[in-house]
Amino acid sequence: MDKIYIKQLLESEGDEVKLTEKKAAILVAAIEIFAEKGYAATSTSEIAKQAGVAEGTIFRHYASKKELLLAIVKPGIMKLAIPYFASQVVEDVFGQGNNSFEDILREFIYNRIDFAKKNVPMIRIILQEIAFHTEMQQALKSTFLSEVYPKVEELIVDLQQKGHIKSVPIDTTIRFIITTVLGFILHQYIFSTNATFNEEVEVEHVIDLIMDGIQKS
Amino acid sequence: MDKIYIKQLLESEGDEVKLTEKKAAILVAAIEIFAEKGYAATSTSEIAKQAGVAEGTIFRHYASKKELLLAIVKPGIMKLAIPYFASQVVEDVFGQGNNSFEDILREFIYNRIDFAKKNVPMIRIILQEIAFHTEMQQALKSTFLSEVYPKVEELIVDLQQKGHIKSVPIDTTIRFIITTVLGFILHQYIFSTNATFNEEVEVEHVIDLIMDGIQKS
DNA sequence: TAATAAAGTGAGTAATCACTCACATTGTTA
DNA sequence: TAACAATGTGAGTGATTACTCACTTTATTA
Repeated sequence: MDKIYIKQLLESEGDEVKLTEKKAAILVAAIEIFAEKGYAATSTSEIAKQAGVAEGTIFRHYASKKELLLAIVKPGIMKLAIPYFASQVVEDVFGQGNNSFEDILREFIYNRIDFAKKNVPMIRIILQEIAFHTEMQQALKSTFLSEVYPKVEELIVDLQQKGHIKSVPIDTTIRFIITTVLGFILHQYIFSTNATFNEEVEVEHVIDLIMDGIQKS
Repeated sequence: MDKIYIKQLLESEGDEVKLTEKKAAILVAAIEIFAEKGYAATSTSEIAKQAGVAEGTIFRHYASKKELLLAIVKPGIMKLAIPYFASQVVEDVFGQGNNSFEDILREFIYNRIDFAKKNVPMIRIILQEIAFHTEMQQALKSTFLSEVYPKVEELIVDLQQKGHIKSVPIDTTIRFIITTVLGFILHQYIFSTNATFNEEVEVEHVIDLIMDGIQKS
């Protein structure tokens, strides 16, 4: 984890973030330790020590330990919730393209796999801490409801009208797809021990199960 | 949450648990506060205060704060991982009965819904803390691998041989079923705000999606 | 009932916590 | 270069932490 990664992670759509060496070091150390031990069990002195910085320097940049957490985690939540965030592929996927849903699903899954691979500690922190911090819950909920849900809803209604997918309630359909993809990704890339597996084959299985279920027809 | 609930929760297969009033009060308070604020952010003095007990009394019964957590959470993990634990329905579900897989799945889902409804704080604690405590991870892993996995594997192999379900790898199939059911239950009963919904209808949708996927055939 | 064990108490303790602040260093602008 | 602002420092602070222990109360057994 280096300074450039941190910059990219914390920047959301255009607004440049200026980082001194020490500030970047604090963020790197905080992400690492928060992910490993959890926010509540991490002391600011430990972060300072690992960052090679005086404890006071942390509070020069962040008013409190919690603000440091939120500075790390809020951009992460946005990029977790919004696939293709600030990417030109958005239109391809959620737009009115003529790709099959299967292709859209495949692209979505690979995109989230890519994100997961590059952001294991960040995802760990979000998973571990979201239960305790309403700010995080609200950030996730509001970005999902404003940026993701409407587009997905549009797509699904469209597919239902065309007769491509079942008329199961939209929320149920979305929850089904998200939990299946999330379950796969968390299991393989976040919780995973080290088990080797054929990524492409496994992704096709996931797609097949979402599209057709387990039943042999 | 009362003393009887606590007793049932902490007893696993036959071994009686003896609880004084104060000890039960400690457990009740600890479950409540751990679920709400998380283990690390909960102080033993707070537990003692809410339980109406001197702080020393906690350490009379539990050698450390962590031992208190594990005393609560270990039986919970077993009962979470093992459906129908210490129940006579086991054979019905995982045995060689002639129920259709759909019926087995339905019974499994309702059983886990029932468990979830009765154990919201316990499930919250497990979800929130399992990332930080290897003892919990190992307890879940070992009970799942020894008590659940073999039976489910047997069932799925059997169904695959009979041609009822696809020959997707067993682990993939199991993960798909568990994440879908878990996603539904966590969303509706653990994270849920208050949204009313028709449970029976929703369960049938979940079963349908697992069996047949989203695609219209 | 007397003796012993178990359960309960709460003041006390050393360690650690997040955070402050007066001061030092470095960077920027006039 | 002089003046000022931004960044960095680390000893210090009061509050809180998990846990201890000498002691009291309650339950059990002889």
